[in-house]
Amino acid sequence: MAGPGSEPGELSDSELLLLLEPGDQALQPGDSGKPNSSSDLPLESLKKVLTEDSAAGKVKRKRAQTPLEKYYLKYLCVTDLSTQSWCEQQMVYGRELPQLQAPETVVLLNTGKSIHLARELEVHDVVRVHVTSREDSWAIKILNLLSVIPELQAGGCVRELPVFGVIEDVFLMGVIDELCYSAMGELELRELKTRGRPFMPSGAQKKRDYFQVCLYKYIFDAMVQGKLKPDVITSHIQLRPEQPLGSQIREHAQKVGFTVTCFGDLLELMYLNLTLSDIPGIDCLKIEYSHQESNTLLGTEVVRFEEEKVREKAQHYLAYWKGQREVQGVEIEEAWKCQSCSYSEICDWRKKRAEGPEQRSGPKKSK
DNA sequence: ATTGCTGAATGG
Repeated sequence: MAGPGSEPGELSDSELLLLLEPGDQALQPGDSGKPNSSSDLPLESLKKVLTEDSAAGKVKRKRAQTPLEKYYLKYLCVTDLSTQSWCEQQMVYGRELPQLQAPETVVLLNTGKSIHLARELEVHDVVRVHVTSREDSWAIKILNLLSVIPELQAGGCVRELPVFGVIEDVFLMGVIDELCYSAMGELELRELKTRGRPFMPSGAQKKRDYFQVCLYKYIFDAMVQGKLKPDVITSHIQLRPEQPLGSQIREHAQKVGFTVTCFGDLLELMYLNLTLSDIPGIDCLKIEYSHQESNTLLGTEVVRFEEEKVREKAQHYLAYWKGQREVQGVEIEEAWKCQSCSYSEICDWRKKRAEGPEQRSGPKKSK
């Protein structure tokens, strides 16, 4: 079928067909209704379209996109980083193909979710507030943060407390499960983890959970130390301080005791309240593991906070997001994790592993 | 960006 004119360095016609095949639904039998326009096209013109497209693509991306850019992310969640410590490759697949998650995992996660919601409702109501801008939705997070300050000062217990901060120039956001003053007067963070089976988790899971709560402390402490200046938020998230807040937001703020008109007002209030209310840093990190079905406590872990190690780990995980290194899957010793992974069948990391190390250490092919 | 971009956490 092919014409003769394939020059060296160009795609041969058979290669071209291979390239076209996967996406070319029109070639499939059964799609018979309309005339098959693409296969009627002369190959030369197809080739032209293809090469022009790829040329345009090359002109467009001068520099490879970082994952942050690729997913249009202005910030990351604390749990993005902690899931990364379980398996970075899985975390990436989870973002790209969330629908591929196994149904039994979804059930497990949803059960955990509803247990957490029930606990949150024990300490406060949840109200719906209409938002009119991106600034409005961030205003809600900040109001939720602001409203817990007096409760904490009164020695109360707060749940689902939002925290924000910057590590390695990346904006992070998270939600602390529970913050309380202990009997000894220490500020204690408690993270509840519910489990499907009635025993304590493996080391790998503990490691992930430890990292999660350490990140919360890192961010929270920086916040009460006044490191979260208003412009840190507006510049990273690209929000306008002069943006007027919607009426429902202003009403809600009034109820919590703050009079505000624009987003910047709220940022100033947040900064002042955090720094002037002399809330201490978190003294103690605890994780409680409980069994979902029987609701029994399986055990409590006290986590040691080592700032330098937390920073190093965060730096490593953030390097992926900033495009400083390629995505990584689990090391061979942790390949058991793949047994419970919804993406093991399609996993590129596993394929690479299966090819064997000698193949990967060969000369690099040009991209 | 052509245009626009996010409840976080949920568990093995």
